[in-house]
Amino acid sequence: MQLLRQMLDESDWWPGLDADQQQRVHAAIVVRDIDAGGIFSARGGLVAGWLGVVDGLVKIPIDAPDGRSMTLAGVPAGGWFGEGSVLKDEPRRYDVIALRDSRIAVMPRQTFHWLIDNSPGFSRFLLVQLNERLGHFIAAIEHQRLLGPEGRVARCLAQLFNPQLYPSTRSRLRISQSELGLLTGLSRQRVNQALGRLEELRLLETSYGGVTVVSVEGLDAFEG
DNA sequence: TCATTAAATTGTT
DNA sequence: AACAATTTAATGA
Repeated sequence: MQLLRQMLDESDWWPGLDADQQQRVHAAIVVRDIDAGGIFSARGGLVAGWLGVVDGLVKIPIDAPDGRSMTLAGVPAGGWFGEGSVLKDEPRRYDVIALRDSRIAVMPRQTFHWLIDNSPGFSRFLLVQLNERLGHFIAAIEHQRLLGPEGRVARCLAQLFNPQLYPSTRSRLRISQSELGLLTGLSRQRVNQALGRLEELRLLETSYGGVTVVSVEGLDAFEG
């Protein structure tokens, strides 16, 4: 996935817009390229709009008072996020960091609200997305302390494959083990071991530069 | 198209 | 954290 147009075509809410709406939205969106490790929008900065990952992979971390860093979410290509900050019309509370060279689409807040007012399908999409995200964070809190390394890797992958949030993610996800480490807060070596164990359980298959999910359900239900 | 080289990623200690 | 092995990407003949 490289082009904005392609990403829009794969977004669930896009086909529901008429030609004029599509043209207007497409023209309003600005695309920015971010180098690996780069910060897209600093915490407290102005919210430019709703953000979509055209290409690459980003994470949304939060710093704890004791200095440790924890990842709230990882967003693969095809995913839209940041609707919470746009809806509340407040400064974004979290940094957005590119895990590898990424291309971010910015839908201006004005356009975002215009879509809510003019497209029932878009509003419906937002409701579903917000609901999915709520479940995501509840699960994250629930599992943070309960799961071991294997479990955290499993959940992380299951989240990246959430078809509701990220519909265009295919069974094979391009993500290196070190990137998974950044998402889960584990060392690359530990991720490597965890992946090996999950592969033994036939929940996924590892390959160079990525993993192929065999059973999303199995990963999501993994406990240990 | 093929061979060579560099870079990225993985597996292991 | 460091190292070697493997895979991919890039380059040029």
